Amino acid sequence: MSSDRTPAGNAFAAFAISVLRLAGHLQTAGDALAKPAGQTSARWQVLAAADHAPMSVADAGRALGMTRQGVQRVADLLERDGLIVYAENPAHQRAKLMVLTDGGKAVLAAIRARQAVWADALGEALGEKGLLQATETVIAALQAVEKQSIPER
Amino acid sequence: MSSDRTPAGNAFAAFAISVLRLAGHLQTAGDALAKPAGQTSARWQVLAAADHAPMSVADAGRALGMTRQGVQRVADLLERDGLIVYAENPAHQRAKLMVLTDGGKAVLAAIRARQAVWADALGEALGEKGLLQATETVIAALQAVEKQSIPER
DNA sequence: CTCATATTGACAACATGCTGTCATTCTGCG
DNA sequence: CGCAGAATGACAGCATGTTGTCAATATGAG
Repeated sequence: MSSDRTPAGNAFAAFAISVLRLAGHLQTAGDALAKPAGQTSARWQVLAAADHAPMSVADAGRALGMTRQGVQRVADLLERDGLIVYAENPAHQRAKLMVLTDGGKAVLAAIRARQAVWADALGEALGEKGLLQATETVIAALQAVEKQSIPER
Repeated sequence: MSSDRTPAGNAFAAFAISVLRLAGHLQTAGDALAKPAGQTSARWQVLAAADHAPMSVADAGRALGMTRQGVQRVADLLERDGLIVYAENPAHQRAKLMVLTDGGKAVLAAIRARQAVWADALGEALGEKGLLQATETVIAALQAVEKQSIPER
């Protein structure tokens, strides 16, 4: 059944499945954290990127590991809702900079406050030490998966 | 910046971010594993569920943590491509059972063979022990996140 | 048995993110 | 300086998965 895999292979497969399931729950939790502010995980991410420093849509895409087209769609919605404005970019005529409005800053602060309460509670429940160790393995897996190219056939 | 969070809260936040990023890469890798067989992660999951035991679309949705509507769309595509058939369900007139065809079984076996090679290589690179430990933390986080309801406001 | 309730599949609308393509704008090499 | 190539935003199309709704079918309490 689960075989013709090595023990280490089985361990990785189980790890991968649990990571995928946890990611689903984290996504749901993120949406729940953003919802009272009328936002979603995707909008929160773009807001946070633009708050960190004014940047173009393509910049944010690279920072978030998304395509610029995906960020563009979300950013246009954020602009429509008055949370960001597209500011002129002295370095590039077409690539306007996303800048948070006061409303956008307030929304982001509200989400961050809720996120802090949530993360603190879960951090306490799970324990800092185990989380740090697990994070190391997750990051190692990230790098290994990136490096491990999958053969065409 | 990253504060008004406790150290454990920061550890959880960093863990969550790395898990979400890894999940993205795992999703991409899963698609790459399924692609030579002309499939995607989503179809692979449904195929595997139906292979485990013939089940209705709603059953598969529960097993996979998805809505039955989402599974339905994928299952209809699998049927169109001849990988599954809807068999009569003696226990329920409307809820037909998904059953793999010979072609579906062959496709699933091909994907699983590729997945085994991939998982073995990553398991070896990362080490069985660390993976087992990290999996424990991930599962603990899964349960904790499920339990930790997010307040409405 | 009967009827309120739950389950199931079908259909529609939407959110998110991807790839592909195009025209416009920058950038850098010669 | 001038032009090839890269970067960017705009637009279209697709895949995945969600919520909401409806009618048909099971199920269970009385």
